[in-house]
Amino acid sequence: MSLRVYNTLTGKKEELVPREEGKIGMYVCGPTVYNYIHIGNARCYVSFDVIRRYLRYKGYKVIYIQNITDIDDKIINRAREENTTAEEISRKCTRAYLEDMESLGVEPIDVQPKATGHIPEMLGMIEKLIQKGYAYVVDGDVFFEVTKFEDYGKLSHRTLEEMRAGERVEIDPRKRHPMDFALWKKAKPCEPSWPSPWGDGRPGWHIECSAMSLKYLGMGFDIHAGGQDLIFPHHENEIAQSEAYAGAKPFVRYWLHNGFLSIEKEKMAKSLGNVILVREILERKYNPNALRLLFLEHHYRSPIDFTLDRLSESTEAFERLENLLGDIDDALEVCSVSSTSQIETGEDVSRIVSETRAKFKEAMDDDFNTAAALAVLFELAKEAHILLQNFKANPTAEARDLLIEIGKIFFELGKVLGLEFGLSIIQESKIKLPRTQELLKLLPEKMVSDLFDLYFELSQGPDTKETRARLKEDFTKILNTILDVRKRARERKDWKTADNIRERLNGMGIEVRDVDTPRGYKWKFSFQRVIDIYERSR
RNA sequence: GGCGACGUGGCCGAGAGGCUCAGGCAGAGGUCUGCAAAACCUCGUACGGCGGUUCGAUUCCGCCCGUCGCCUCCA
Repeated sequence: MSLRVYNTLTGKKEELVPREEGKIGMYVCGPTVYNYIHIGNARCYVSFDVIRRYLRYKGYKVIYIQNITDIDDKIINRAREENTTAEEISRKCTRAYLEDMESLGVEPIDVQPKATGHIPEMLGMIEKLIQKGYAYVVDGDVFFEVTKFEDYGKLSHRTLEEMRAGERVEIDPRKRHPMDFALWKKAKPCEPSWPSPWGDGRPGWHIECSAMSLKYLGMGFDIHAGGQDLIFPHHENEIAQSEAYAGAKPFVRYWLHNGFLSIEKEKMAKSLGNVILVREILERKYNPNALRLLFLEHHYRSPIDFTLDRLSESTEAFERLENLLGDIDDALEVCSVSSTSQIETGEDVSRIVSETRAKFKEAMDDDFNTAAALAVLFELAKEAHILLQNFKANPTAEARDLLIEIGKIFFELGKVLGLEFGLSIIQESKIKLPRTQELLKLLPEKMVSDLFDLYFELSQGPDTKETRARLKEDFTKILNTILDVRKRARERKDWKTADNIRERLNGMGIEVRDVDTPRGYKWKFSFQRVIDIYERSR
């Protein structure tokens, strides 16, 4: 089955044929590091992260590059506002950006070039463009002359005439054509600058991506991606300068652009004050997987209208998938299979697994239809729960193997989507085991102290002080202790105490399920509840 | 003004000329359970309007209405 992708350049879905068989070079426009990244950025980075993961899953050797724009007006302005240097701002923001990417489960980028590290390459390109007559120098600035490049407009599907129709910006009179764009900007006083043959200055925005993508991937590389807003002028200009420079085409084989994200039906903009940062989402205790799921429930080219309610819905949906894996684990631990049943590679195993995989691929091969791919997972989840019930009633080796296989394929396909399911023994030591520790760090202080209060109210033993010190280090232990108290209460049918404990834990965002497992009572930290509590306390 | 996208059941959202059905969230009833939770079962006669093509269109074409994006920095 061949992979088809929508190419902005042609406006059609096309079969993806790499420049070099089995290898894909991919360049995604990265952030200008002047602030924390917002969820619109995140949508873009997550979308292309999944595309990269899927390409690798398909067996392609992918080189994934994402630049960091660390010199720009916005950075300079920010530095001025904060009375610091542009370097300082970009360093801080770059670090924050990398942290956010990791939180979102975006795999590390293979090459992460910075604009300021590639000034010589850019100067080289600009010089050649001047030599070839595509660019001209005016008073320390260098402009690209769009009328010299006959394909100008081919990406955004507009002619120069059409573009002029919508002019609403004052035109620099030194430009030969209003659409000419800066390759090099003359330095203003007190701005970071680099020496050049045309005087001190700094690069224009578009040239960095051309210089860096050509350096690391070379002319005619496979995929160049970014937000839809970059189609014009950024990517259009990249094509112009790169193809003019190289005297060849195409610069890029496939152009991919993700749809925009709005907030409550409004464009996310600083002027509207509705920018939501990735950090804010994480600080508000939402599960990063839920945000990822929210993105993936939409096709990457479609717009998304973001609201916190939708994020909560995605949280529920994610937990639905995660519950299955936890339930499988528990069942595998609890139910012992009679040793007489033999292990068979039953037809069912291969059928369910291979059908799921095939449907998933079919969806993803169609321009990365993650929404349809997710439906495959949800369908499997339903089927698996039914099998699970049967297994509990009649634990055969065959059923066990099937459940293990289903668990594995969940991890396999979940990984392609970058979804990280919590705890499971199915993959043994390969996956991070309890996510619990991580989650605990996110618990608001007050909740933790509430938990302690509850604990101390329940336990009046003489060793309280000592216990306190010890337990503070291990939230899980306390919780298990509380759950143990509850368990004993339930055993003597003291429903009042049992229910009281459960309700109070619920009030802290801890959901308790009366399912016996070898590890004790089952409990789950519920993001949703925490959010509710958090909202109420504000 | 120019270019373009979109309009699917309470909400979100895939999708295809007719085939039984996307999927998720929410809601109702039921099964299980001390009660919950989780899970499962059942429940919605959806495709903006008007024409056209067709044996048949929500899916193709045209027009209209509506929403949004780009044309300026923006993922």
